[in-house]
Amino acid sequence: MSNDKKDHIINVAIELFAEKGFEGSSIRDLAAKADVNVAMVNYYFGSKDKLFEAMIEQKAGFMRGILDELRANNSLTEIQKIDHIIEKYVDRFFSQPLFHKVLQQEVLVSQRASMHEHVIGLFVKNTEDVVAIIEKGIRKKIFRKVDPQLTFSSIVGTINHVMMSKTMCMKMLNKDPGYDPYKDEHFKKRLLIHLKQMIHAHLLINNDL
Amino acid sequence: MSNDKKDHIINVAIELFAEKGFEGSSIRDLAAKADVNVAMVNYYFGSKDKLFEAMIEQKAGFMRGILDELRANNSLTEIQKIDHIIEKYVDRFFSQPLFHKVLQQEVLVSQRASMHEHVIGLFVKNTEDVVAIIEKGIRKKIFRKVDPQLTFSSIVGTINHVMMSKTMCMKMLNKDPGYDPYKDEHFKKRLLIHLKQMIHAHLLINNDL
DNA sequence: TTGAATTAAACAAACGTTTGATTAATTTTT
DNA sequence: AAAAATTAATCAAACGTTTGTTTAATTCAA
Repeated sequence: MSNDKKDHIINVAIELFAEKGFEGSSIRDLAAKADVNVAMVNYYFGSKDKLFEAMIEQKAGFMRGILDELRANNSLTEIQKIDHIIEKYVDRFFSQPLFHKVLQQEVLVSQRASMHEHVIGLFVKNTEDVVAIIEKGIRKKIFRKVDPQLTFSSIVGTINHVMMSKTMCMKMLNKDPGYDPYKDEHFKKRLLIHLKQMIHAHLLINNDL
Repeated sequence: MSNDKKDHIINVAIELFAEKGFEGSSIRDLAAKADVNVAMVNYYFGSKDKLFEAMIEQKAGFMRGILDELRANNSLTEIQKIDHIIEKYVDRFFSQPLFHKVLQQEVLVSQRASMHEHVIGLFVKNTEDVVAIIEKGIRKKIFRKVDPQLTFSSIVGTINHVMMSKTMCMKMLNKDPGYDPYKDEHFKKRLLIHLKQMIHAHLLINNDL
């Protein structure tokens, strides 16, 4: 079974779902855009729902490895770990902006219940790991007594918000049509600097700028 | 024409769209849930799309009045204005959590192009006002030289992220099923305190805690 | 009694999916 | 190595449902 073709269908599906949503995209649209026969989607994946599951399966869970490493790591300070997490999240969102729009949709709507729970489960797991790091920083009196869960919400929420809509992002930054913020290294760096500055100011007791 | 019934349909539609998305909800589902005949939606609103437009029309734009007031106001300091904005945003999201899920979907998906642009337009306008306040604070050397646009993204992004999914929110906070975070005054206060603390630490040069 | 409100029934179009036939590639047998 | 058998990939066409919407008849209220 040709994995190239399966991957191709998944990648085209990400583009389509990101733009029109899962329910808003028909298999016929997808087949046309991917230049395959309508029957091929069901032939390869079984159903539209299962295509979606295969897509999540393949692309999600990207942070697990990184967070597992960090938990085992004793040489990095807590703030270094947080910085590292911020960098990896921004990297990931900028390298897969459309997939993350699809993920956001899935968290937002609870139409396909089991997928919804699955995606949320992944996310909650990540939250627990990051919260643990922040709590350790607080115990060590390196961090202020912040709200660990909501601090992580601010990190992810900021990135999410910026990645929600290219149009919104462009207009917010007063850019011309045609400009793609997600392909702009300067903008990526700008987001990174903002997040680090804000989170440092928020977390660190001795924050020498 | 009975506005009560129109309002009733809109309110039921918000519940339905928030859960299943616009494309994922059928007029028959909506009619059943609202206990009206299928034809009534088209009778009152003309079409499913126009029902959606009426919904946005009625419920969105809630921040305009508040931001207009703040722009004319010379007695409040910039940080007081930012605090006020944070309070109003949190208030609004907690009083209309389902509608804001629908709004987020609309920003995320660009299926109904003109509505999409309209909603984004409202949001960009708000951004400009808040950015102007932050920039003034920077000029006055009360605020640090932060990134005004992304600072606002962090405020809205944090709230958005917490309001995205009740399930996620519950699990993140280790609450039992049945707990509704959006009806919990304590959680609302907790979010408010986190946001103010973080934004103060981020913005203020002399931030005496 | 007139106009608005409500209804069940019907509409064409679009949907996800299945089918059965055909071709291409691979494996097995001779 | 050639022929036969098997499997995989692809296709156009059709399936039964569901979709948003409209119609025409009926009920209700002023």
